[in-house]
Amino acid sequence: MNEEQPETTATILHADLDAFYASVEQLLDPSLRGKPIAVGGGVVLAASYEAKAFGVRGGMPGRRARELCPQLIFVSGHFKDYQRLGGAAIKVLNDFTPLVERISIDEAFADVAGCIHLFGSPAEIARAIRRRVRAEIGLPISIGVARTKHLAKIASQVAKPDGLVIVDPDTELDFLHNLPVELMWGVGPVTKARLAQIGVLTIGQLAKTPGWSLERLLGPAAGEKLTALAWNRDPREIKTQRRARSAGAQSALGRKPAEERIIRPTLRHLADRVATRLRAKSRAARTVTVRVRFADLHSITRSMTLDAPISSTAMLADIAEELVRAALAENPDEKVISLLAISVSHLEERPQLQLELPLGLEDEQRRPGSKKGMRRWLADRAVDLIRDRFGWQAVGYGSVMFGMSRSVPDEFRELAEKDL
DNA sequence: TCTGGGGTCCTAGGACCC
DNA sequence: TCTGGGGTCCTAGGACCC
Repeated sequence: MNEEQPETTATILHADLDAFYASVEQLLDPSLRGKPIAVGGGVVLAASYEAKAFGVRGGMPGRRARELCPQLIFVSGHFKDYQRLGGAAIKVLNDFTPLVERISIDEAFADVAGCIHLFGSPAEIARAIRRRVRAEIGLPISIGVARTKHLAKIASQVAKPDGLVIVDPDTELDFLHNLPVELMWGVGPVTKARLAQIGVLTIGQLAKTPGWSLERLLGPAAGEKLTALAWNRDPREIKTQRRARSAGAQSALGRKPAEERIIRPTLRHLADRVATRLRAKSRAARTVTVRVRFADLHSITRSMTLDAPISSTAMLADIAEELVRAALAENPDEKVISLLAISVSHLEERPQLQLELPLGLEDEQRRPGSKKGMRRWLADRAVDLIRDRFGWQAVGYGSVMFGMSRSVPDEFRELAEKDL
């Protein structure tokens, strides 16, 4: 036992359920096993490995997917089961250590340094987790084990499907440097292409590229970060819970005229979704950002930062409308829009008292002394209470509830929402 | 036949203050 | 009158991730 031992041991796990939504569907309906399936319809939300073999990918239009794979089976999602089974898998990790950082519905980091004396080496723990998730939940899960989060994440990607990769600290750079740059966290299509311009294709080549060269190519922050990651210097620790820094909602519209009758109800619906989430967590936001995407899929954003935070649906909707109106006025040639989005940031804590009692309403009044703030507060409160008892659909904005073409079910949206 | 939805972080320019 | 510098906040856009 020498002093450096703890620092040179690989104790970070990255666990990632394989083709999660599709695997759940194959679990629930055995007749789907071994077959190419896609969750969704108009758009592919997830594809099984059998479907991926044909080039089917998430986010792909259903029509395109069918072209690539004529025998593709489309299934509508069992979203409640995704929630339940994803949670169950995380719980298995939690049985070994409280140091679990959930990244999304199907993915988490864990640091097992503190529980080796109880459960054995990280490798043994990883094998036990995989066994249990398979036996108790019925799903395949891949795990990477390494000294840092970044390397553990890469290892789990390499392990897929249904595998385990343990990266020995003594040989971690040999492992890392032979891999292509796009496996790195933060290297997407654009960065990959830029790196290719200077002949950098592997992480090893990236590691040996001078800092100034990367900085010029990718900017100071990205340059420094990628160099550090390429040498497996990743300072990030496991964060068991972190709060969201922003929240938003968007709606793809197909092709719609940029007119009031489309924009108003859509923005009200989006504001309703966002503001309701804020109020449910006793939070309020100071910055409102809208995004308008045009027919050619290029988009613009407009934002406004307020002196005081807001959480009222009507207030958020009004501000969003103003921003969108101004954005459209600046682009008079754009007659067709394909998406509207609202997002809020600069989130602040709103004491529970203000949810219970209409105090501090001056914040949300443009003209102090008007009764608008009070009315809005009462209206939000009433809607929130009714939904608490009878569900989201029980009440809403009339013009919005009908005639909205939902390309994606609301339950699917909820799966992606982070805890405020 | 043009591509869903919810997030994080970075950059660059400008306003404003000291 | 012109000159310099640092820090913070806001805005718009973009890359990336699941």
